[in-house]
Amino acid sequence: MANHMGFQAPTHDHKRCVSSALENAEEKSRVLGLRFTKTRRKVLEVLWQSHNPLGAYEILDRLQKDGRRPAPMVVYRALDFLLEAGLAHKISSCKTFIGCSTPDENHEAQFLICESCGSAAEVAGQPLAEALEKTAASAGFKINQRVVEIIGVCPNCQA
Amino acid sequence: MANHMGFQAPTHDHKRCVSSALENAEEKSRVLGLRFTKTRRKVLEVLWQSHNPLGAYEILDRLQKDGRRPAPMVVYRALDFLLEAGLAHKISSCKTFIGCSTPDENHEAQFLICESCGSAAEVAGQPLAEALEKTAASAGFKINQRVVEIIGVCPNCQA
DNA sequence: ACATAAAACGTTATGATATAACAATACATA
DNA sequence: TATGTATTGTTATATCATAACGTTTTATGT
Repeated sequence: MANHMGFQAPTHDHKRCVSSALENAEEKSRVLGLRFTKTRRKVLEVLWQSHNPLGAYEILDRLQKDGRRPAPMVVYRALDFLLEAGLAHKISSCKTFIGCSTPDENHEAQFLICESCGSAAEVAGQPLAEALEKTAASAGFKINQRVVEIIGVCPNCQA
Repeated sequence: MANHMGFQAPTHDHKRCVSSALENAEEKSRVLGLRFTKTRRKVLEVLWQSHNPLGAYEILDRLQKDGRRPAPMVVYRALDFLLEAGLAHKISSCKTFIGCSTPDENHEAQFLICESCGSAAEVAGQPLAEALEKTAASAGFKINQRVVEIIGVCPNCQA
């Protein structure tokens, strides 16, 4: 599988990321009986143009190059679908969206976000999830959803 | 100290939360040579009307009751100051703001947010911070800032 | 006390993000 | 092919946030 956690080397074969992401999406949709329509596919494609999360209006800009600029609703609706289906994630602190790199697992996303190059990487949730669980438990809190967004400098930009 | 981590019992003496928060803010500003002006104080007071985070325009609504409605800039500027001074925090995923319950420590805030009653509580960052540090380190990532917002049901609402 | 510079404020305008509502179309399936 | 449901297209509008600029307040040196 081409998609995986952590930051990609600048030299990685990005086409494989894209094709594998789209194939995964097709497959997941097929299995779950979801409708992976043209618009939804296009939006996911745009999200996968890079490993940088995009704002909804940036997505619109990029769709435009490929025809007439759709209304914002079009993108937000497609995003709703992708989020719901676990094919993309929202990064709240940046008001951006990114393709999910591990859509086959049923996970909550936790992100490392580089201030320098803008790229973002999903990280393994397990150890974090445990720490969160412990913290919550000690406050008597029942967790439904986690937002974990770590901002800093990625390995590529440190070098 | 009246302010502390975790969810408050519905019966707690909230006036003490407010007065202690405002006193802490005065003191911290004095020590650091910051200007805790009238507007900034009012906004912090409004934030402390409850333990529920408020949107910027909700804050405006509440300031209005106490005179003429200020322009949004007024509130956003005061919030900038309060965030900068560590007297308040932003909760990105809800686009809201909340008074900091432990402004004397130099900490990053991590929140439990109740979907049922809307209240939010800061939680001790140390164990979480360690888990985050570990996760980041293993990806070669240098952390500058953390956004941790756990959504679920608080102990009061479970009962 | 007065001049000066920096910080804060008031105000207007505008940018950026997101959703409501409803008519038209495509799709699944009986 | 009829029917209900999901999706799309479109217009309008709500919500969140900042730019820019002139005025006022405040801290500080003289």
